[in-house]
Amino acid sequence: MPRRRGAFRPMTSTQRQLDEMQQRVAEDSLQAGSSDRELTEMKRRLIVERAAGVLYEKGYGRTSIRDIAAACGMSMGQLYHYISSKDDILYLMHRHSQEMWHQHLSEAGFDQITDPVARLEHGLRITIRYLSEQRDLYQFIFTESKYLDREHLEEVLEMDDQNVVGFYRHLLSLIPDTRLRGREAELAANLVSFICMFLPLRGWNLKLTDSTAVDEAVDFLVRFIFRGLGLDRGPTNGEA
Amino acid sequence: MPRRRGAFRPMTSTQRQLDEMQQRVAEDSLQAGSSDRELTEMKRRLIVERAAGVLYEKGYGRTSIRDIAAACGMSMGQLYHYISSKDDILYLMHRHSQEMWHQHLSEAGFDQITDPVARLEHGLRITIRYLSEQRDLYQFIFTESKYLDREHLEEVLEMDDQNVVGFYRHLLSLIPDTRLRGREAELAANLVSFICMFLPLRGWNLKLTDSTAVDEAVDFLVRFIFRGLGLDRGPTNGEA
Amino acid sequence: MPRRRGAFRPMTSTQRQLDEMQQRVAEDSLQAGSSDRELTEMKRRLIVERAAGVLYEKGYGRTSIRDIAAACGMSMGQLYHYISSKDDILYLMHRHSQEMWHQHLSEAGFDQITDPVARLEHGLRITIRYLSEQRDLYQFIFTESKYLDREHLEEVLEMDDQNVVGFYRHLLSLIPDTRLRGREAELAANLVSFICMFLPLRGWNLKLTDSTAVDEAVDFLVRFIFRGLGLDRGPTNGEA
Amino acid sequence: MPRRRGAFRPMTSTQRQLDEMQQRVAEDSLQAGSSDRELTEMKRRLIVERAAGVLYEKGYGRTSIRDIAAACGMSMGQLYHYISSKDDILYLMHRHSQEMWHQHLSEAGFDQITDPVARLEHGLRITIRYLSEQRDLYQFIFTESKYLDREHLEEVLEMDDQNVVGFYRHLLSLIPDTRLRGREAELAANLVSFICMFLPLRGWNLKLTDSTAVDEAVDFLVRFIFRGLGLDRGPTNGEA
DNA sequence: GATGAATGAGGCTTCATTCAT
DNA sequence: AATGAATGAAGCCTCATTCAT
Repeated sequence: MPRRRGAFRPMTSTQRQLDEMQQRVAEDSLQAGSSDRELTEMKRRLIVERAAGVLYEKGYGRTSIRDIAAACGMSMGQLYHYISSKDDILYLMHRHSQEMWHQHLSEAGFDQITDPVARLEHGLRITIRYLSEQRDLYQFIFTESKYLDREHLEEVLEMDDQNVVGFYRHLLSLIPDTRLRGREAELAANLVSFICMFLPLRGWNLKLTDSTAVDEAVDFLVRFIFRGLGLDRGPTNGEA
Repeated sequence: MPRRRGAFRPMTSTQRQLDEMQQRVAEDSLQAGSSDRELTEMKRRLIVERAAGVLYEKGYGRTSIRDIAAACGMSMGQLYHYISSKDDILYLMHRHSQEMWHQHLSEAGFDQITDPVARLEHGLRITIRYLSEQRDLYQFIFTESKYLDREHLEEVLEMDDQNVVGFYRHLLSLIPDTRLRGREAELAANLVSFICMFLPLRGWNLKLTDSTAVDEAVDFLVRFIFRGLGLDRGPTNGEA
Repeated sequence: MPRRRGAFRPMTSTQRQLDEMQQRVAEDSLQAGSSDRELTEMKRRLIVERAAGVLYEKGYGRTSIRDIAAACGMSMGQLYHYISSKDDILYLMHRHSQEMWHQHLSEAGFDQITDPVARLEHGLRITIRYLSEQRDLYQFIFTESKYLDREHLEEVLEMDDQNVVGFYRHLLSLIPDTRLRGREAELAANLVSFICMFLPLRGWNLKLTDSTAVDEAVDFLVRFIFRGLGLDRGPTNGEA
Repeated sequence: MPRRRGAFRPMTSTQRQLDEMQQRVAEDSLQAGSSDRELTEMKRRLIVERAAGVLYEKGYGRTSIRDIAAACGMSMGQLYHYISSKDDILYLMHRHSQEMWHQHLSEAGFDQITDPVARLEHGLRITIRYLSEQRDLYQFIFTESKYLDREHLEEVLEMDDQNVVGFYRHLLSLIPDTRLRGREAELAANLVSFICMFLPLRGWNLKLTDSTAVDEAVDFLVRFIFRGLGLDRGPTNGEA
């Protein structure tokens, strides 16, 4: 696999998967049809991961395709094999951000929780902490999305509504105590998803220097949301 | 209410005032020194108001100085008499947005309220409704600020911290019931200022078509914040 | 006399003369014809003196008419009454530089010297020291002249040939020992005038920090020129 | 002879070499790494040569990047692949001018001369004649250098001091007769380098129409310098 | 007369995208 | 297939000069 520019880069999981993929492609190029699509998907993942650094640092508008290609260790030509325009990268990052979140929820054992209130509490806790850790990515996603062209934008908004807001919409619907109905349920789901973005978007204002400070902030936010929703009994065990 | 830069001047019909100003300048050019500064201030206000349209529509990055000059009915040269760079416009809009908010608070009778809890409630209610009405402006301010160059950015962040967060910081400090201290007080002030931006930033997701729907949303948000802060008794009695 | 921008500026001789001039004009405006020309001449002198600072600092190309008008304490309109274009200032500075030099020669007692060799020696000594003191002005003149438009340029070149080179041409012609004839005489006069510019043009390379260092450099140059011309016996008295 | 930057490469017909280079690149793109750098170097040389015409004629300040790109037969975009700013061209021309001079010295057999006095004499003779022939280039270099931004300017001044003044500094140090020490040695080296610029900078004043006239001028200057340095015996005997 | 706001062409520089090699 | 040189429109900003007041 050609990687042109010197510096060693620790292999991300995507990178490893990509290697295996290309290996497979080389060995068995008969199933080219499906492999091509997988390869493309893999390369796109690689692009998103590698492009992230420059994009966070300089912002979407100030980062050139040259910069991105360099950061990806690709030629511009190769880059354009996997994306159709610069905007495409923004779209891919959006998709990536949601995939990452879902993956993280899953890895954190969210799926094993069955009690609705506990699901909400842990969903929030995991999410808020995670978004805070990935502040760069989610801040980027939030502030740059609006520059997508109409086509990409609609896709992204729908994705957002289905996956993100939908997540909370569903969680809340399982908790009868809240008495949120109709428009209020919708407001609540949107508001909760919004508050989860508080740390990425406003975190720089607080000085969350160490892990404890982040923990406290997460606690505060979860308790705030629970109380706001009228679920004061929520995070009952211990910390309310 | 802390306001850092010079005397506030209510200004809804900038154009009219500008005309009067130029009239006055023509008639009485002896006080040229002070008029110059006022004229500049007036023109800047005009620029901010006129530029707003294009900026909201296309975004800061995609709007050229030529577009802005055209929208302001000025030549580029004239525009640069009143601003020193494109970033300057962003800065002026920031300042403008804060002045507008303070003016609106004032016009809505906020200053006459003395009870701390009532002040908080009405401060929130007025602010949230107002930000929702001026969705374009505040969404723009929020998402574009990060593109300011370092110098302007620092000024803006400080302005924000002093005027906006400071507003809530002060309001909350007057309510002993919340038991918010130190880091939690800081978190709370920041979070409340953040939640007030919910409608401008996420409002498109809800369908707030009529005034009633907005009222309901405002109510919901105020109640959510009060409960979140542990002030459940707040909005129910007294003057809501 | 209206001077608009604050800071006090010690009155140059030109300034004083200008005041008297305007006084006279006010008192006796009947002789307007000749006074007008004198006033213009005086104002131009003032412009040249006041503009010098900005011009040296930023260079001709990077200094705007606004800068110059500000430095002169004039409005742009007034400035354009006395000059016809930006280039005109360059021309005026050239003329000024020659007038200053002649005046300095005269003040330094050059006119009283009759012995040809002594005249040459002192002419050089006075000139080189003077040009070194006025390094900014003469460096500016030298490096910017070539940007004059054709009309001004020709005038300047002719002025230079007549006044500057002509000075040395004449001095050398009075010294029979040099045996410089025809083309060599012309070369010598030009070369000597060129070497006099050494300190303004290359002085930054040497570290002429104190007056003694400048003295030594002047001595060195005069002796170099004398020897170069074959006039080794020249600066006989003392310092050769 | 001190030369600070990389190996020197004689280059009269840049275009021809460039063609060969591109040919080679096409044929053998494996050594792309090193070829890239060579190609860049070559293109830069081409730019310097092609830009020279417009630059001499209009001056650096009055020549636009568009003019330069057109003169180079390139698009503006391509031009900016090889230079990083307009100032860069000035810097490249400076470097070019020194390389050309060194090359010319070498081609004229300067390196074979061992006797210090003869080295000085021939160094001067070759240099003065050469600078006279390349009047446009060296006049340009001399008068425009001051417009470089600080970074480039410092580099250029250091280059000048090391290569040009250093050349004479070294030559003079080999001739014990001159008795130049310390500050005088420094003055002398600077002055000699300055006098060598006489023909490019003041030549237009003399009418050096034919080769004989130039020869005479060169002779005159060399003799003047020798006498000035107190080396009267120099050019007369030996190999003049 | 005196002012300085206004013009708008033109300055330098960047960059998404293509396409010859 | 893969490359990256090339394009050239468009970006932000400046400024000599004019002219309405």
